[in-house]
Amino acid sequence: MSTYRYISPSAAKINAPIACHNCPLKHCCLPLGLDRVDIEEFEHIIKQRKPLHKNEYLFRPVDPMQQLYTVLSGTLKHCYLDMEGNERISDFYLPGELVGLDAIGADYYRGYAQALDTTTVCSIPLHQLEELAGRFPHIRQRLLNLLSRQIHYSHQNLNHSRENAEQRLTAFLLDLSARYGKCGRSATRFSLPMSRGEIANYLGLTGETISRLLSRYRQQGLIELQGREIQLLHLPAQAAILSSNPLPAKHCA
Amino acid sequence: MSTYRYISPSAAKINAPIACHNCPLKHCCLPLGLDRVDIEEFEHIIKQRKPLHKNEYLFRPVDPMQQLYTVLSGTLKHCYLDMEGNERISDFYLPGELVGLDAIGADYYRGYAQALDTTTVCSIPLHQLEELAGRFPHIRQRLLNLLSRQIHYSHQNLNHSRENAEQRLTAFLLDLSARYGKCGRSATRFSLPMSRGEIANYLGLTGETISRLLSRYRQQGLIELQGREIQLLHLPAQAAILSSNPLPAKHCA
DNA sequence: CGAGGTCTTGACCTCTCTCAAGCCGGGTGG
DNA sequence: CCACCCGGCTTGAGAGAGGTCAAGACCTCG
Repeated sequence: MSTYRYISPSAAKINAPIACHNCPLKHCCLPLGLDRVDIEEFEHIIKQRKPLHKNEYLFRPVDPMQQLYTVLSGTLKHCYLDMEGNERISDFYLPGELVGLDAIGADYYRGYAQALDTTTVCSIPLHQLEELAGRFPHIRQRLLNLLSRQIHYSHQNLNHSRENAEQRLTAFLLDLSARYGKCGRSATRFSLPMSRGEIANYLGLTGETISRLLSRYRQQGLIELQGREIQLLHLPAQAAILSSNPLPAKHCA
Repeated sequence: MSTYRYISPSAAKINAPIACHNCPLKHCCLPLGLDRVDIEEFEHIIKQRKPLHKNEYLFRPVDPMQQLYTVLSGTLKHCYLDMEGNERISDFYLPGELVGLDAIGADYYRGYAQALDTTTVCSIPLHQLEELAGRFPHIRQRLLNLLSRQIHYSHQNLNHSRENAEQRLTAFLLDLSARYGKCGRSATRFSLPMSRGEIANYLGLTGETISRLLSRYRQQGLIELQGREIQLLHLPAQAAILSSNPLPAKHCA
């Protein structure tokens, strides 16, 4: 599945230190922007976990919050349960992305993280990370920046509730595209790791609407689509959708 | 206006250190949970700014990002501009709340913050705060926790796009109520510092819808309303609205 | 090959937006 | 002190985007 599995599961030394400085994801993961000395500190505390199979949980709300995770290969979805017990997907995590940032300082995780396909993660003990952040200014800054970026990212996505279905889906596809590009994969051709229903759940729409929109995009020649394999054929046209059909600006000074 | 102005504007020693340990907001502001020693460190770096008048900007995207701010009295709105130049309100800030967390590590602020009424803030130089976070583990933890909580808060509000208008508005009112309660004011009776249009903008609805819903709530006896003065008469009933009318859970495993 | 889940497509309905008209309240100027 | 004005608020009627329900195609896996 994942063409970018860093260490094949069978060969993985589970729980053995990983050489971040050798990792293909070092330019889009926690160590981004840090120098060799700082990265070596990470290598002392980070451990690789054995691969999760599809649908397995990385953590649930009953698990004590003691680790952050980064995705090494595969994909995770992160969900909360709403008051009726419905799943509400709050995030998808691709390789190089940090999981658990919303639960720092909490006793337990605030939601659950589930593998969408075979997924490997590295675990980062939070206490040790905080301790590193105390001793190494660059690590401290990197951590604060990551958290801050995540807030900004959430703010951007908060816009969802103001966009129509077409804009939400397009923004989603372009976001995925950019993130795949960032971790070294094709930004125009990839396999959607999640179902239509999961995309819909994440975007606050229904699976039917996602289906209809994707069909229309295909008819318009914007994308090619075969099941979950998607190819973005005309990114500029997609980007233009984001600024069309604006909601009125009446109530905006 | 604000019955909780800590230092009256005329008497304020602008740019003089403020005694956090004497501040009425110390239990809901940055120093929450810290001991006297740590709080004293804050007092060395925090400065009070002169009050902003209604509609004045605290910062804009052209301003170098060098400070965080906490609201001492009054209210701010924080906005981004979308691709058409429309205002998109991402947050309202009440007394004791930290502004600027989404721009840590960025060169400039990512949006603008504007006073909704006469508003006083304390400024916190980011570099000095990061330095404190290095030396004092409790301050470091407090800062990380604050950022993490903000991510979680944004995630919760991401639900907006999945809720109907009634649920969004109710959640908004209950959230405001809780936040007013937290900073020592009445949780059931307060003055909305923002217009209907601004509430709508924040929630991804229209001013008309807000108006209609508030009118209906009043007719149902859930609230009392006089202009922007609102009284929540039956919190449990309001809370029940949040779990009614659920969107279907079909696509949720 | 069959079962179960996912995806697609159609028809209908509901919620919220849109557009419009009128109201209210605060501020300004005569 | 009153008349006027302006922005914000309220309320109504109609339209449209997306949800709902349903049927059938497709795909995967045992």
